Amino acid sequence: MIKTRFAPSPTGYLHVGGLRTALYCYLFAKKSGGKFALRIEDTDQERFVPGALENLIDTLHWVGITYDEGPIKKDPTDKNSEIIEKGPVGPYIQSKRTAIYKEQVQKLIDAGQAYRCFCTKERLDEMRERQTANKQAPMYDRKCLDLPQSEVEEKIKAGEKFVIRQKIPYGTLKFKDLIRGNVQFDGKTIDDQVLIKSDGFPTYHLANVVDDHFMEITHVIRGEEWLPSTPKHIALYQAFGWQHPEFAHLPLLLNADRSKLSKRQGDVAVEDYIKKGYLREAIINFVAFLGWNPGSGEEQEIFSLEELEKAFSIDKVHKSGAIFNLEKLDWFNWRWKKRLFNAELEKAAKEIDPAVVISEARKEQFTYTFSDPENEEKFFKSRCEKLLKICSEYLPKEFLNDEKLTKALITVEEKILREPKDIKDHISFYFTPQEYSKELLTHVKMGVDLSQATISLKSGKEDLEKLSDWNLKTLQDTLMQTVARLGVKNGQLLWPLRAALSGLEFSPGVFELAWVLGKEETLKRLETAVNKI
RNA sequence: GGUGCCAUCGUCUAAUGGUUAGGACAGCGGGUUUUCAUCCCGUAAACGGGGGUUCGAUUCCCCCUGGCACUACCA
Repeated sequence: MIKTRFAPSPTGYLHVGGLRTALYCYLFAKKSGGKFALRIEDTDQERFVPGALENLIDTLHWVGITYDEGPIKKDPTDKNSEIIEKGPVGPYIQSKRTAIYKEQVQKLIDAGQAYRCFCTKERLDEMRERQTANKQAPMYDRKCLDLPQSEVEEKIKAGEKFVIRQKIPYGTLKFKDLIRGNVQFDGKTIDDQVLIKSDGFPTYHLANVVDDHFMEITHVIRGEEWLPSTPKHIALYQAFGWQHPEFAHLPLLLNADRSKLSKRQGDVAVEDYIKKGYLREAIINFVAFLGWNPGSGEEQEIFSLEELEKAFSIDKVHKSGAIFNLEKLDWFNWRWKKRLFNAELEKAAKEIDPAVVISEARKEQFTYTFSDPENEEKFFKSRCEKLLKICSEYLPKEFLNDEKLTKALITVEEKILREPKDIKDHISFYFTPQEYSKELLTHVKMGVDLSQATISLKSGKEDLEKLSDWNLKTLQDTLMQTVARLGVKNGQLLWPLRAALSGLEFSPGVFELAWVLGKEETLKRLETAVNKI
């Protein structure tokens, strides 16, 4: 039975690199029908951050990565829910396991594989300084390795602080990495690692190895920054007489300058991206493709978590680091927004009318044909409601009471999907006419000067006045007839009308504008424009 | 300094002992019954260098170079 684990230290937030590690661990376990555990590595008392664990659990829950074992919230939907532990080999929080580490490390001491070290920080600092000055690798000089037992006992009795160090064996330490193949280190180049700190807490190295062993982890999948310390872990497994798990060291996530992804150069917390409005699907999809892809010429890039579970394979994971490129994230996000919104519309359409005909007019843009105009009306309403739900919090109250709103939202659907919080900028002109200069009504490239604009505005107004059935289709037909009547290019008529109705350089098209504004307001705005010239 | 890892378009990447080295993002150009956007089409853009092995290397091996990580009583 395969079992992986994600073992973050609770630093306050979930790092996007951590998210990817968690994702790969999750996918690897899922793929093989194994188990996935969450373990909290909180052995550094100085770095305790209140609320960090809760945050971590919430974020993992939000993105949809579930685990079989580890700390969970009794009620995942409740922010303040109590944290309980799930699984047979807990506790899964290292600070609750200190007795286990002490017991295990004693075995190492008894076997001569670890020793107490009484060296002070000052001595250590001085030693390293000297070594560096002499162009030597800074390493512990094993001063306390062969301290006589009597002296050790004396020092302990005198209350001297000590740490417990691992005695790294001379000789080759090698292992096979699932991603990098055979890797080996010379034991002589590896420092005698501290296993137990003077505060009695274990270091990462000890806790990690002991826990992975007792939690029966079969595959350790973690970031590449751990590669250099893996031989220490191998040595530890050997010292304990345990079989070590398989290792897979993931390529790093990088800043634009190819250094390890860091806070200084942008947002690294998953919650930062949540706050910015990125979808979980997009974040997962993007992060999954940083350092992995399905290969074999597969060109699909949009994958849901379920699809990833099927497609994932650890031997397709890359060796070299990947730059965390926001532009691509934006693209994934956009794709997912459209996909999800379309899925919602489809569901709504089928609920209203099971016989609805849905056809893809162009990529990810569908037309819904209902047999009954009543159904069409219902669908229209439902569509507006969905849009409203996305952006209502960003709308001024007076807009909500205006009957123009539903139509207005439909005309800026794409903008809402893109950036809901900018919605006000896109529709306020419907409610409050914009101030604009008469030059806006002209367009050199389209051949619209002020006199042409006047003709266009007057003619358009004239024809629209006669129109009684005011809808998108009739508006379009009418104005295209006006174009024909005047013998001008589309833009020569349509540009000034659009500008007059919106008062903006960029806006939805004229037909939609007129449709939303209604006959009275449309004619009024055209009149205003004519008078302006 | 030491140890280790890595190396295909600007970025994410595919494929291959013989290919016009493919896709996506970003860029640029054009089109989409008016503008921005969307969408569509097109375009430019890569095998770090040197040795081998081979009939033939981007692909396999070695060296160099470059980049990165680690080098704490942090993880």
